[in-house]
Amino acid sequence: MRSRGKAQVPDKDARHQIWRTVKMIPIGCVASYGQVADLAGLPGRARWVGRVLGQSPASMTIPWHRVLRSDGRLAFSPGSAESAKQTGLLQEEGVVVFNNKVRMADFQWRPSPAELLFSLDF
DNA sequence: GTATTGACTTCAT
DNA sequence: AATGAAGCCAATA
Repeated sequence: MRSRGKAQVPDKDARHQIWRTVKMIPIGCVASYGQVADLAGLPGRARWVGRVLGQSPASMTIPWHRVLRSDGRLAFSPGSAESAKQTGLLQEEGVVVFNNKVRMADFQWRPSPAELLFSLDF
């Protein structure tokens, strides 16, 4: 028995869920940290999603640049090197970034029911 | 053990 | 539109 019942999902598995979820964001679309957390089965852990992405090794090759804040702003400060890099990656995919933010109404990923089912962990 | 921090979100100014 | 407070949760000091 696990006397420390705090973690319902081991962090190791939770990270895997986050990576898997981010990888299914289509090219040309974006998602918010909170959206990724929810789809990964980790509601309320938007901040943790950002942490996990930041600490993910470069070899992961996950589309981290498609994840932004809920209002469409990039998580990095305007003018920062990371912001510029993320903007470039998004523009390559056809996502329009203006003043460090994206029009969520135009580019936010809306998973189909099939994709929602696929995101479930059986 | 407590305090602080951060690739967050929401609500209220 | 911009800013601040409060809530949030895991990592770090």
